[in-house]
Amino acid sequence: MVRVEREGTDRPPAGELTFLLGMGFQLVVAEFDRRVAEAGYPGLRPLHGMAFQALRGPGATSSELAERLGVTKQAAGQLVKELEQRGYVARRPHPAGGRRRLVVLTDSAERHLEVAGRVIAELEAELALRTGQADLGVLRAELTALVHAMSDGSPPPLRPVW
Amino acid sequence: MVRVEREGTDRPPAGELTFLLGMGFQLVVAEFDRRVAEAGYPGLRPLHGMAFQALRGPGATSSELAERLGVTKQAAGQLVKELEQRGYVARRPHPAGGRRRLVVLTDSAERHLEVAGRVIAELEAELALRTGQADLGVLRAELTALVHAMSDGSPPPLRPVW
DNA sequence: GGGGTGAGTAAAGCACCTTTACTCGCCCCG
DNA sequence: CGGGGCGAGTAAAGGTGCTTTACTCACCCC
Repeated sequence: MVRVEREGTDRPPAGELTFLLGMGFQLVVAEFDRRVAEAGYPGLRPLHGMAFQALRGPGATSSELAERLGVTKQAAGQLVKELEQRGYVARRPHPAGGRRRLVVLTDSAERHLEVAGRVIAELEAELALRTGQADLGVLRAELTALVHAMSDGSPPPLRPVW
Repeated sequence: MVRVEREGTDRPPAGELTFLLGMGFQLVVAEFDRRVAEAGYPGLRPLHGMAFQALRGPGATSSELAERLGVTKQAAGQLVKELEQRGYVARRPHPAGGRRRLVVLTDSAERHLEVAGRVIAELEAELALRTGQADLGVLRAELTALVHAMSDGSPPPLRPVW
């Protein structure tokens, strides 16, 4: 990592793309998590939200969830057990049989998805205002190009970073 | 979190700013770490590079390092002990006396900083090419505005995210 | 010279994940 | 129709990296 030359009144590195990405992501995620917790979901971390996303619609088996989250199936199974105890998912017999169990979202989890969606939309709208952009379309487009350039093909599962 | 409407051949969410930030950061950091390891520094995680950054120049005490990294002083002390054993930092008596010990970088760490700086510059140059941008100035500017809008004042320490 | 302050250290605890090793339902081929 | 084996799921132990709690000790300062 390299510290770039100072420019004007810039205090910290503040020119390094990698640092900027990290700080931006961290700030946005932290604020998102804070607001979701405040809206009635304390103790639900972003990873839980990712799991809800992965289980939307028809649901999935624990192993499918593991693959989508990029963790081992044991970790996914533990996550499912915890979410089941808290009433966010239910396990039903899988139509394909075998040892499979289908994990589906409860209404409670669906409500959380709605709240989280509203929170993140509000947050991004505020950011658009504060940065003076009409929307954040330019940033989105640039980031999309970046992600596409680095992962050409399928984007990676979103996991905790270092 | 909300899944956005499909557009063309887009497969995943791919419109959510938060997701894009996370994926971008994760991809860049992972590739950076991979290349640095390949360049002769296996087992040095990005956090170690952050510590080197924080210790550049006059060095710092363990407690100062802890504050800059956003961890407890115990965690920083443990990190220093590990880096000392591996020859990347040295501990010298602190001019201000007291129980303080000044942690400074060795030549080995300075060389790592040079390598890491070169690696990240190359990586960003390749990204600029692949995304078709002359440089990534637009993205940098947008991200700088975003970070500034969310942290007005001092940027946060860069820590593992969720 | 005795208490306060703050750096550093030690030990235990904890969150979260992986690795290793198994159980067991079903397919399928002989 | 029976047994091998594939793959989902589970169980238990291990490991990493951090925090919390609790202390030691050097110096300042009245």
